Amino acid sequence: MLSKKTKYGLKALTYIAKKEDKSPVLISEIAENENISRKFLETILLLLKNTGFLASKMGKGGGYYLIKDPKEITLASLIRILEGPIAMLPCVSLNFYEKCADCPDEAACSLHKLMIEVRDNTLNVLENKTLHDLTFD
Amino acid sequence: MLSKKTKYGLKALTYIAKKEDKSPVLISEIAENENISRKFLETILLLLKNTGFLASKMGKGGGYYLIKDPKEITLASLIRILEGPIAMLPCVSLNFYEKCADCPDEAACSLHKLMIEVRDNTLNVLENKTLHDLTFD
DNA sequence: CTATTAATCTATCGGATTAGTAGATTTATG
DNA sequence: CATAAATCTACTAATCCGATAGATTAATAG
Repeated sequence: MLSKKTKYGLKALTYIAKKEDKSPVLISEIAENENISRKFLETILLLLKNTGFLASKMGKGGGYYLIKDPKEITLASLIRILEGPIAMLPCVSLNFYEKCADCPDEAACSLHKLMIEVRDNTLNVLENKTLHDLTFD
Repeated sequence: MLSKKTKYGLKALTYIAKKEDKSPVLISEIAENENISRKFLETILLLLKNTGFLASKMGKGGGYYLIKDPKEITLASLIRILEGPIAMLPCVSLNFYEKCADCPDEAACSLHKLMIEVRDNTLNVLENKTLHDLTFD
C-alpha cells in the first residue's frame, strides 16, 4: 500500500498541474483543497523540490510551481521518489535493487520470477502514465 | 514491498508443496533450508494453519502439511492473508476496501482510477498463478 | 526601511508495525 | 514415561509513519 506521503504528493502535484497559469501555488491552498495536514505537506513539497519536480518562490506572491511539462513526468518516477521501490521484493527492483539475504540463488528462485512478472505489469501502467493524465477526471 | 513475513510464508509453502509425499514437514527443516528464523516461522505457519491452508500434527512424526491442492491455491489468496491488501490504495481494494478520509468524491478522483488499473494488472498475475506454479524453477 | 507574507529549517513526538526472542505448555508417539 | 514437536503467552528493540511546534530566511509591497 502507498503511504499517505505518496498519495498526498501525487494529489498536490495534480492540483498544481491542473492550474493552467504558471503562477506559484500556496502550500496552504493545496492543503485546504486536498484535505492534507499543512505541515506534513510542507515536507512533501520540499522533497519534490529537492528532487527536481518543483521549484518555489518565497515571500509574497510565492509558492510552488512545476518546472517540467506534466506530460514528461511519469507516475513511476514520482512514486519512486515519494514511496521508494515499486517492485514487491528488493531483489526484483530496477532502481532499488538489493540481494535477498536468505536466498542463495536468485536465478533459481521461483518467487523471484513471479515478482518480476508482477513488477513488469505494474511498470507497464506507471511508466506510461504521466502527471498530465491525472489532471482530467 | 512485501514484508518478510509474506516472503517467508510463500517460501515455506513452496517448500512443503515441493515434497511429493504428504508426510508432515518440520518447522525446523523449513527454517534451516530456507534460512528463516525458526521462531518467526512458527507464527507464520500458525497463521497459515488458522486460515485453512495448512494442517499440523504435534509430537513425534509431526509437522505441517498442505490440506489443499497447490493448483487450487492462488497467490493472490496467500498474499491477502500474509500481507493484507494487494491494491495500492484502500479505496481500490476489493477485499480490504476503505474510504479515503481526504477524498470527497471517489468517482472524480483521478488517482482512484489509476490505481484501479494498477490493481487489475497485478491481480491478473496473482489470481492466475498458484502455489503449484512456484514449485518448478 | 519596515511590515508582511510565505517557504525553509530544526527538532520533536506518539503510535503503529516489523522482525524477532524467550520460555512455558500442550499434544502425540513409542 | 521420555521424547518430540507444535502451540501459547509475553516480551523487546528498532524503525517508520504521520504529524506538530517554533524559529529562521527570503521576497515583496509600501
